Amino acid sequence: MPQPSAPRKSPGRPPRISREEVIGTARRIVTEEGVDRLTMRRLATEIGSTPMALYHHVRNKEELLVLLLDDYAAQALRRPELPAHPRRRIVVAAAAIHEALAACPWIVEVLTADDLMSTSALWFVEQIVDGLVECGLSPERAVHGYRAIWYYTAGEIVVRATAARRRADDDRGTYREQVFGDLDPGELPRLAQIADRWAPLTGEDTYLDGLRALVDGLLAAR
Amino acid sequence: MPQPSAPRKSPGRPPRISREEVIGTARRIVTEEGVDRLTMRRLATEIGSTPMALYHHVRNKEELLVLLLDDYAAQALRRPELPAHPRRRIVVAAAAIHEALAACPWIVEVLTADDLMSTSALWFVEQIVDGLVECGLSPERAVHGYRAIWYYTAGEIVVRATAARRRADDDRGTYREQVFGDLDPGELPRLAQIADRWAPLTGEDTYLDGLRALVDGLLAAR
DNA sequence: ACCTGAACACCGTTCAAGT
DNA sequence: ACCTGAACACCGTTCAAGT
Repeated sequence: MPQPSAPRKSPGRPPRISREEVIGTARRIVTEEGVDRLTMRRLATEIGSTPMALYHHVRNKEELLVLLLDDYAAQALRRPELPAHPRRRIVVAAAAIHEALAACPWIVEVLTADDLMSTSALWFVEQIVDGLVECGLSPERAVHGYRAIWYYTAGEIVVRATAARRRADDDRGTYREQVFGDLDPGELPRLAQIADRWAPLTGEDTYLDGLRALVDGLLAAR
Repeated sequence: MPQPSAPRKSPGRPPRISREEVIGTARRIVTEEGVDRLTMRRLATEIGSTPMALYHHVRNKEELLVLLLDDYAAQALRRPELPAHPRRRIVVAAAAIHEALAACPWIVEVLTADDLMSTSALWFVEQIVDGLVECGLSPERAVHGYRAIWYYTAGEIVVRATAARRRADDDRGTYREQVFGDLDPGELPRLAQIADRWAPLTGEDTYLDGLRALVDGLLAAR
């Protein structure tokens, strides 16, 4: 899809702005001010042009966001050295994707795309699928296993990001405290029991623990 | 938060519309036409009033959406009979939440709220946490385990829903086929190997398999 | 207390025309 | 081929006034 408009024999007006400039400026707005502030109009004025000029370089806003995701992935997903041990390799590859996404809060709105977030991520997908196969899973089960890992990873990112946004917006924290304060220990004993520790426990980053558990479970012959 | 405006001594003008009517009409629009079509203006004309009248019954659109989620959860989350066996109980409770959410595609935009999607879901959370504790986890690890399950579940819903939306919008399928057709078997052998089976494999519903694997992994002492 | 009208400050996108 | 101006069909929300 990131198909750089092939410069034919240039039988027309020379371009004043390029697709790269559009994406680059969009990236700046998005990293500096958040994805909400990225509008076609804003982008156009920032670039010194008109909204409609943009539509000559991207099909619409949706495509612009996907291009932005590809752009980020290509830059952020540097391939790490992977352990030889397949189970560890799976964990490290998934954690690398997770880390890149977690470092980039604006990505959430676009992220939730599909099983493959970007062609740049394919190498990581390969590592995970290969690790699962090496551990004895059939190719089919390995693909399903990869998807389970992706659900878990994307879910962690999305839930965490929107929770953070809500927290910034208004006092939802107060709401939660209220709910957990009013718990009936007769009906919901476990929750009542750990009600006062819920917030700090929830704040802890346990992505890796859950990932390891999931991978363990996927590899356990059942 | 769903605090029905307590009717005091009614020392003013009698209300023409109620919060219930606002939520009910919003629910109808959202289930019939999708969440995108729910606008404050649309809702107002549907209800035979003006946009600003709504702001007397809900703080803003964000709150309206949260109320809508609560409303749906209260209605859709009927408590099932749970197995006595704790591990099975965890799976059934999580699957019940998942089923309710999956049946309701509009929920995705709101869903990604926090660890507790709604007070109506607390009973299910209790069942999951309790099951994990009964299986030998400490309360702290049980909370973390519940969160891992929630990440996985929310991720499955979000990824699947947006994938479906994209598919409806345009021919992203074509894009994926193109990517998987161009794979270099030297660099990405596993993916090349199952490239032609990727689409059907991805279409299969393996939520329960992944859930069981995750729960197994969480329960395995490590 | 509850509702209305008019306005503010925006959106994404299309269409027809210009160079 | 690339860009512009003007317009279409909308948004959420605030403010001041009415009953």
